[in-house]
Amino acid sequence: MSKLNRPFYNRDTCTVARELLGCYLVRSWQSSLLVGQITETEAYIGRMDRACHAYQYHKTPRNAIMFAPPGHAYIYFTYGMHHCLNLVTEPEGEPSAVLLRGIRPVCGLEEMARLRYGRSVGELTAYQKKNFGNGPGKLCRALALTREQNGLDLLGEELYVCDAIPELGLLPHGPLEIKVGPRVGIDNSGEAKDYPWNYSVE
DNA sequence: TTCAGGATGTACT
DNA sequence: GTACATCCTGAAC
Repeated sequence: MSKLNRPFYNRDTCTVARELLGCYLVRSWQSSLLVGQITETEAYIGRMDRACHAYQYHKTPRNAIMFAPPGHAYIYFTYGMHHCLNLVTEPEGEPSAVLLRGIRPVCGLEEMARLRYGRSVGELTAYQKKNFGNGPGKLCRALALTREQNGLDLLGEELYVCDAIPELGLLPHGPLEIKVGPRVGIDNSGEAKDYPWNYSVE
C-alpha cells in the first residue's frame, strides 16, 4: 500500500485538499480496518482565514496541534455532540489544515454500521445508507474518532491516508471531476465565508 | 423530498 | 454567558 508521506502534507493547503479527494482514509480499530474513500474536503489556513480556529496564528490549547509539523490529525469537539477530523498541512508553525467533510465507506462496513447506528448493515434504511458518511461529524462517528485521537501522527498505524491499497483491491483513482464551492457552516466570518475552498467529487 | 427545531459540551470572552 | 467548521427526528408537502 502507498501511504501518503510527510512531504505530501507539507504543501499549500488547497492543493492538499484537492489531492486528498478519491484517496482512502484508513482507521485501524480493534483489529479491524475501517476504510473510506474521501469525497469532500475543505481548506483552513490560519494566517489569513477568519474561519480558521488559528486565525492570525492565535494559539489555544484546543488548536495547538495545527501548529505541529504536517501530517498530524486535529480532532475537535463541536455542537455539543460531534467531532470533526482535520489533517494538518504546511510547515511546522503554519497553522493550517484540511477538514474532511465526507467519505464513502469501502471496508469494514459492518463495524462502521455498528459504530454509527448500533445496527448491522442489513438493518439500515436506505436513507441511513445514503447519509452514511456525508458530513464531518458522521465520518468521525463511523470511524470511532474522538478527542482521544487528537494529535495522532498520520504516518503511524492507527490512522492514515493511502492513494491506493492493492491488497484490498483499491486502485489509484483516475482523473477526477472536482467541484469547487464556498465552505459550509461559517457564515459569521466576514469575507472568509466566500473563499472557494470546498472541494468535492461525486 | 424538504424543512424547522432541539439536543448537547467545550472553549473562549 | 455565548457561540459553535453539526446531526437527527418528525411533520408537511
